[in-house]
Amino acid sequence: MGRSPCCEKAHTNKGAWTKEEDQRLIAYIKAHGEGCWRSLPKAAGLLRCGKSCRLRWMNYLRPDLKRGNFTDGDDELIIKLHAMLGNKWSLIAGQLPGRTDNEIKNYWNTHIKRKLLSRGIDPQTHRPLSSGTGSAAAAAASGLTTSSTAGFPSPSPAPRPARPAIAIPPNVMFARPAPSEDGHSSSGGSTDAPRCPDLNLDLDLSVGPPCSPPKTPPAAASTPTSQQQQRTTAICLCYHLGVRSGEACSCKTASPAGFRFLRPLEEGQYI
DNA sequence: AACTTGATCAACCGCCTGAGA
DNA sequence: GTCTCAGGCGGTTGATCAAGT
Repeated sequence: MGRSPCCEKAHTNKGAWTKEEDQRLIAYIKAHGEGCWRSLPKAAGLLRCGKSCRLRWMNYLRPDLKRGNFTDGDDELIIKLHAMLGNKWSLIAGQLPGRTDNEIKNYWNTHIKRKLLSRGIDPQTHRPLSSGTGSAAAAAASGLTTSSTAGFPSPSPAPRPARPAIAIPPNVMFARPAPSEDGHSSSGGSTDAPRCPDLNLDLDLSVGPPCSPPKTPPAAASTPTSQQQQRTTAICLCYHLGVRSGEACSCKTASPAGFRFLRPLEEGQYI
């Protein structure tokens, strides 16, 4: 049916923001707070799309933003979070105070991808690049990713599904979404089906009860046990899912990474 | 010094979801 | 139940800068 444009494009500026525009935006938000982005540009005297204002504020002007280099610890945290969440940059950014999704996304694409490749790890699957698949490594190194690491079939590409209700059945793993055929993981990776049942991420994530993680032999990597599945289920993301003191979450303490632990939902139970 | 190539990152675009009419 | 709107997200683009030749 088509949609009206978010703003009158004929009368909006595009491209880099000027200092004056920044000052106007900052002054307006300081005075009136965030929100109502659509009407903000006019109210603030900016010839910008509301979306553009929001993006500028969120990604660059917000006072709580942390600028500067990522630490090694940040790197590792991003990698772990990406392994669990896939390209859910906003969720990942939520674990890194002062960082924006855009910044993390860029950092991933420019630094971490290469870092993982240099370690022989596929940045999309977080699994070792098999030595025999030189083409896979080459494709990955060139920015492409492959969909078929050994024993890791990818689902056929599908249009981005509707965002699932946050139901977390006991065996659902918080694993990164499997790559699509073309290797471009998208937000569509957020499926409601259990993902990567055979994926041993070996993330050393702090996981809490009910599991005390047994050291699993490497051979177990592709043959998950129910214990492993239970363990993975224990990773709690409820904080990010907006359930900060929700009934579904019984966790009391946060892990160093900020995770809490989730009681598996009963069948049909939703957060 | 001039040019080319690659890396970085701010910003845009299209799509989706949830709320409200 | 349907439609519209606003906000939000992830993917992609393009301008800019640095390094290399």
